[in-house]
Amino acid sequence: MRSYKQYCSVARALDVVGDRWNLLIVRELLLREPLRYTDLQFGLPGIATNLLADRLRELEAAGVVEREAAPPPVATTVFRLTDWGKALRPVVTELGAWGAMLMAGSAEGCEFRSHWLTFPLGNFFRDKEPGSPPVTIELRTGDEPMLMEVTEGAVEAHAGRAEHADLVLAGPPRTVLGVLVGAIPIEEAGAEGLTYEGDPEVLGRLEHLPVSPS
Amino acid sequence: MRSYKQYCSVARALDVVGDRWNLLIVRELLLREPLRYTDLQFGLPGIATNLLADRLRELEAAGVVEREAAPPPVATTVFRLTDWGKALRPVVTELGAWGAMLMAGSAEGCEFRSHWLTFPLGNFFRDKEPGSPPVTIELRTGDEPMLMEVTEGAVEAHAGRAEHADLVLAGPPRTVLGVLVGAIPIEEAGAEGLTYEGDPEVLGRLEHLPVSPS
DNA sequence: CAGCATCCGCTTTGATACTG
DNA sequence: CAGTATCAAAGCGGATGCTG
Repeated sequence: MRSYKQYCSVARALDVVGDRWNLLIVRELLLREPLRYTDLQFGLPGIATNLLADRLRELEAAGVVEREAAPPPVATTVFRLTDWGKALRPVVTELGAWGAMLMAGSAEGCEFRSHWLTFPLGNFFRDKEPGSPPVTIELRTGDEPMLMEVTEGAVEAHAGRAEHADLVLAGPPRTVLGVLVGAIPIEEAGAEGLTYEGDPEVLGRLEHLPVSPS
Repeated sequence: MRSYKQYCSVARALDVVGDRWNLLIVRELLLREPLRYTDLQFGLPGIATNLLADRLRELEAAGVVEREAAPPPVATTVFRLTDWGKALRPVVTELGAWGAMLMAGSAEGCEFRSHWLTFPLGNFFRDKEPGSPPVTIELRTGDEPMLMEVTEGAVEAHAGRAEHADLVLAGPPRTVLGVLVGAIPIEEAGAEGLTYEGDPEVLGRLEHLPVSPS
């Protein structure tokens, strides 16, 4: 990207990460460091391969990303964020919070990856009953199952499958998310493709933090 | 901008504000609402006039910006942020914080506007001695004088000139900023174009919050 | 003058094909 | 797996012209 040539920290930040795709590359690395080139491609559907290569070079030159030759037996290059790159987490988090209300719109024609959920699930949910025993919710939507662990006031999300989940939600991403935030009552969600097993009452444990406008 | 077509709140946010210039337009409106078209042009040196018109239309259509016909005697259109647009403040603030360390680089060939300072001055400084009487610092750099009011633990910055400032700093933006953050001792700053009147001791009142890597 | 619209050359992006 | 190479299309920047 051409520099804005403004002596302003916002403009200078955008000189580095304001280019198309750059903040999404950072999102991927924040979620699942370290990543191989092909993992990045999978998490960034729509990016042209030459662009990904260009961007990684630029971000490396700027000191946001590091390239590392992974030792055998893997024997491949992996990409990580530098410390400065990791400091972009609040930027990506705030952008995600601001864009949260856009998730209510249609997901028609959009790609989806399960691991994108770790950001919103971990940041914008709380456990309403910190004293109660932990609860596990398994989400089956997208390319891999995800787990939400509701424990001691907080919510943690990561990829994985549970031995015994208290609730399993399966269906299209928009419906699963709608049920979690309480926008779609679980009894009515069947019409939008949701199926579930387990105890729907555990959804009462989730508190969804307000989204903008704040 | 083309949509990323990803069902992810970060990607959807960037579909709206990820275009070149968009977040800088938001920066201007966060700093000095409401603004006329020509005021925006002045605060966004380098933008092509057709692009500014395009972007304002797009941001208006997306619900980020509002256009208002100002009543006589002004009789012109002014632009504001909607409530949702104002909710971008944390995004711009975090970007500015992340880019802060880039301000140490050369300002050669860069444009500068005094009001851009209100963001960093207000957000990344604190008053070290909340109990002491208020202190006023006048900054003469860029297109208009700015005032820093150091009061009761906080720092406020805005355009203006003081009746009687405790300290007046004049010089190139990079030098003035360097002196404020403590990177350049005020005695050595003369070599970089700084002149001052008043009591340099008041700089001791300023605490500069740490910048990334955090 | 404020607030654009048009035109034009250049750069960036996207899609696909190909390579060590 | 981790990229290059190629090329068409879209976006951007700069200049200029129009309209109330």
